[in-house]
Amino acid sequence: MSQPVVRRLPVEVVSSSTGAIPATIAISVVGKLTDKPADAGDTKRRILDAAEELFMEHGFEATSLRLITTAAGVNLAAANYHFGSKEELFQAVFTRRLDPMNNDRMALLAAYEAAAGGEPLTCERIISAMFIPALKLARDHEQGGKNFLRLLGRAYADPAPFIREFLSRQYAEMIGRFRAAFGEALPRLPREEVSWRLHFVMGALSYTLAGSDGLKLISQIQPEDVDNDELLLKRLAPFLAAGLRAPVGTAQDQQQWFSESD
Amino acid sequence: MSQPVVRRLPVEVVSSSTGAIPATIAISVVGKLTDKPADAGDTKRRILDAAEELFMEHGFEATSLRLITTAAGVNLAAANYHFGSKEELFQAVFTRRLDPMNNDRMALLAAYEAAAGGEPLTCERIISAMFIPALKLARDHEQGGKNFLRLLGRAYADPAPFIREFLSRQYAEMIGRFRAAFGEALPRLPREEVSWRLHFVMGALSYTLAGSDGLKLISQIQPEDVDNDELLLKRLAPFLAAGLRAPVGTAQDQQQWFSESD
DNA sequence: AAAAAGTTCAAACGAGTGTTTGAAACAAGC
DNA sequence: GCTTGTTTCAAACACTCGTTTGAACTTTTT
Repeated sequence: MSQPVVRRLPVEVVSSSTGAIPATIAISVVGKLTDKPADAGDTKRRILDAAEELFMEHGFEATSLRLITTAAGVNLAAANYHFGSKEELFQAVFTRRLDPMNNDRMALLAAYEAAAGGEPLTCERIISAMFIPALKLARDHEQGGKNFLRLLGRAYADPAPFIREFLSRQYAEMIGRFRAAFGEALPRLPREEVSWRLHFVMGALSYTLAGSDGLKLISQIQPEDVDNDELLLKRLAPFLAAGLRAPVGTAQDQQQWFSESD
Repeated sequence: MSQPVVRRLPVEVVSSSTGAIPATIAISVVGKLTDKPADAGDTKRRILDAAEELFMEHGFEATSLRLITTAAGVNLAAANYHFGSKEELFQAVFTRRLDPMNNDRMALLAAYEAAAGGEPLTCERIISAMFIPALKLARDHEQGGKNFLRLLGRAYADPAPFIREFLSRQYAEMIGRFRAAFGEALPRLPREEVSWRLHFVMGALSYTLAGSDGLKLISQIQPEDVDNDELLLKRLAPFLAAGLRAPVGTAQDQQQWFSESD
């Protein structure tokens, strides 16, 4: 490949201690991930960026370390040197963005609760505390953030045990806080039903963020709306809020629903 | 492994043309999939059964043909001989059960519409036309059916292009029929909104059927309920029906929801 | 009974995998 | 300047992967 065109310049000139971010950074921003080395010292970040995109695109098993390191323009061994193993690299991709996002979610929920002064929050308010940090992530890092949300949605459905256990740990605290909030917002709903509906909400959110391209086309959704995460979540939120407030189906209701006879 | 303990008996004795199913079959029913050869002629079915379970458990990429054929008690080359390639085997696992299920769904919807005699159906009726065939599948083949539903839910989120294109083709007709039905059931809802909400319904259904074990535990759901698909869908259906009937969020609503200020 | 078609088998093929290694290149401390 | 400690590099290691092959076996047809 055309990888090591200019491997390493004599950099004595640039060694001025705390330098303003050098030109190499700008180059690495302009060029796509699949391009040249650019060697700005931040090999770890380059690997994480490439891994984020490629794991999203092909999944964990189908993405090789050679593919990642080539796309990042670094040596193959760098991945194991910096992260230890492929699994640890995968987890590092998540913790980099998932931890801040979930902390944002809990902080926003706490701010809403403080502002409400003891009054229970509305479902819409709680849902927005889950969505806004995701939206922020989707917008902040213009490309990387969106990729990460799609990766996250897909990881939810991944059967690999280490992925499931890892996500469970990452989400445990946040889920607990939001279940409590929904429980107070819906005092007449049995606690068990609250757990189920929170599960449905998380599922719909992650599934929607995963962006199943092909199935969207089938649903006759406008192509220009497919990648508009803000619009997407604004359509999903009313749907979920109404579902959360739905009356619990009685035994007779269910009997009626599921009887095949008219 | 303990695979070929007795490879092939001198079978001249048994060559009595159409033999009653030999004892080896009984063994293969008693023993789990991971057991002995049993060679009952139905190599294809044995491979499909093992593939269904293992694809569900480990995903497409992480499941090797050697794992499948060993579990099925057949020779490695049998997979390629009967199905051509690993991808075609994967698709065969789906078509075996997905085609009948989707046909059942459309037939049930048509029966409901005929019984209603021109009147539009309720959302609950349409949802039950989607759910009942899935429930039937979960119950009919006691183990295989449930495995397949979980496999299906996970395949929805798989990034592999050939899986996405395959599922798009499999679902195209059914989705079209149900979108039309929901459009008539919700005449005041804009058509574009109907498409989105159908997308949400499909997502919630497949995600729920995928059964994300670890995350369920986090949600504090009773362990004995986790594998009860009937109970699960009876909780999901009211949630979705209410979401489908939710009023479309106005611009002001959304502004209010997503403003961080109180 | 002979021939044809269908199926199973052990063995191998070439390619790709995650990971390790030891030397080379670099940066920082004294 | 020399010596640490860190990072990069090409090459290799030990495997596993999906697929193919050609001979042996079974079943069906003639």
